[in-house]
Amino acid sequence: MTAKEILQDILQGALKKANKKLAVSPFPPLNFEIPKSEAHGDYATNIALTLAPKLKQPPRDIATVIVDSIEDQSSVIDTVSIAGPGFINFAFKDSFWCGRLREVHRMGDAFGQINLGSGQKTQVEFVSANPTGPLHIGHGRGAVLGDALANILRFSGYEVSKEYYLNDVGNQMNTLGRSVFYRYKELLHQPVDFPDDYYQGEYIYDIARRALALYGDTYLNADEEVSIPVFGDYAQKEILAGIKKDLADFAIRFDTWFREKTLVETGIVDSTIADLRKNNYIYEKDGALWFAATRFEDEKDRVVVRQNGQKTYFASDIAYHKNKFTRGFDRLIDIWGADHHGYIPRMKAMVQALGYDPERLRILLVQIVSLSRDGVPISMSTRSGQFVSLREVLNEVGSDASRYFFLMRRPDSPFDFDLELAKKQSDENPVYYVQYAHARLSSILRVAAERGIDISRLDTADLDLLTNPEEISLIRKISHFPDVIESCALFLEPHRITIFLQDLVSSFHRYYHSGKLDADRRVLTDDESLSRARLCLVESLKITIKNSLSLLGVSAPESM
RNA sequence: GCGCCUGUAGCUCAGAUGGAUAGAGCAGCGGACUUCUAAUCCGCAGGCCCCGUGUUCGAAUCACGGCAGGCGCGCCA
Repeated sequence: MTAKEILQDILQGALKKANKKLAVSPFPPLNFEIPKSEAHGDYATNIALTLAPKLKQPPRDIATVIVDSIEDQSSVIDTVSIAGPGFINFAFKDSFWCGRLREVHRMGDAFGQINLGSGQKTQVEFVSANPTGPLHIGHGRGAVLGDALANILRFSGYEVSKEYYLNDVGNQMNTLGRSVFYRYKELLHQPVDFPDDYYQGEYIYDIARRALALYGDTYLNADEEVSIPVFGDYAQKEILAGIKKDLADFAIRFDTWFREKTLVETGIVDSTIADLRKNNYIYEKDGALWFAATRFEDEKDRVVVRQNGQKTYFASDIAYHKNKFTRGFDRLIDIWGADHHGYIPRMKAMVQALGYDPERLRILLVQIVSLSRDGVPISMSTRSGQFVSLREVLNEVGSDASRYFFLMRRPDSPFDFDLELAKKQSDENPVYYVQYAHARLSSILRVAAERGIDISRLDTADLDLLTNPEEISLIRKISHFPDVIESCALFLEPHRITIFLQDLVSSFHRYYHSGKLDADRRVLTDDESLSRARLCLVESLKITIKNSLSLLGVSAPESM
């Protein structure tokens, strides 16, 4: 039970009792917020304010009735006050907070876990970049968001699966094969006319060189019908290996790599189309097959099979999402680049046509990352081959810093990533601020052990010795961690963790520094029981930071 | 033209489903370590929350109308 839940229980009881007088039905939901100012207590509720219009009574009067009904049986509340227009502010006793600290310490790696999801099966599909070229920086943002979000949901009690959808069929695979084959011919000094709509990137030459080393000139004069697929398959394999390597170095692992090919080959795409056709959601017009998206919220009907008989990617998407549901996922989260936002209505329509509640599919858009170097914008396009790869960013900036950088921002907000700036500021990157705190905490524990203090069972320390306001304030902040996780999971916004971390860590650095000015305020003092109590706080801080960073996929170093 | 996203300090961005005095980092200026890590801390300065109207006890947050930037609007992916 979190501190907030404990308070919720107490207040629910009070509201039930108070409602005998107030007689409100239905009762509005009870919300707690953490006040900006600590002077306003630990938690506050505006319940009296929301009730006022219904009851046509002054909010402060209603608040009084509620407050009078509060029964604090286990005696954890220090003060309850009615403030401002009618807020009810609560503050727990210091002894309560000290008890929470013991809880935190005992929970360790599990601290922060909640049961919001109660085992609901959720799939997060992200990155899903086409295997036609290396990942670029924009993929990186989606990758980090999806990974962190999946971690958070798992921590919140959902059963989560991370999935990468691989578009390994269709025209682009053919184009890829051609692109590599042409470069291969070029390397063998055959004149080629390399079309503009082939993949232009330098990486195509790299693959062609490796293909040349492997095959020699075997395919130089072979029939293109034979050679193109060979080069296509080879290129795809190479590129996919590169993508996997990039992701691995970015601390991202997928549970499932789902190939579009499996949908096509097992006939699921055809059978899904046939089913929808039976229900008249798909019809024929102008020699093509159309999905009747306008029967839902979309503005146009959408082609699923073209006049030339080729299926569109949307056809596969339908089959793929049906497949996801039949695999038993309660909830699907797709993460896309914002440039695909126009596809959302047809996706929602498709889910409905398949007979599922559209609410079960959430599509999160991550805004485009624009890149610049020394303030000069870099235009990017996979086709033209002009882009900054995720690999380059990883090599220049590093995984921890890049991940944290991405995760500090709301997915909705556009992000201008200046490579030179990111490098230049790498010393001052906020991620080091947080990691440094973790290293500092680790160092204190090391020194304590060196001085012969038993740090193995700090949860048995006499925590009532923690009486400095800064210490209680730190415990309070630590205790908010589960609330932060809850809001991240509810809003699907991992960046809230970085904001929490910044605040928590800043308080710790200040607390630590006060020990430099005043020896009595150091963690390690002459008084061993006091030291052990403070060490319990230190270790709990360390646990909280480590759990946070681990959800973000950022390392928590023992020393720096 | 229509749709989606964004607009908050010089810069990069937070702001808890409408709450109390709008915050942080960077950049700028001035300070702080003999002892647990100075990748740290403290102070100063910096604001028409894009504009307007509305909704109500209360708006950076919600609604409507503008303005500016980004991205979409294919039988491409």
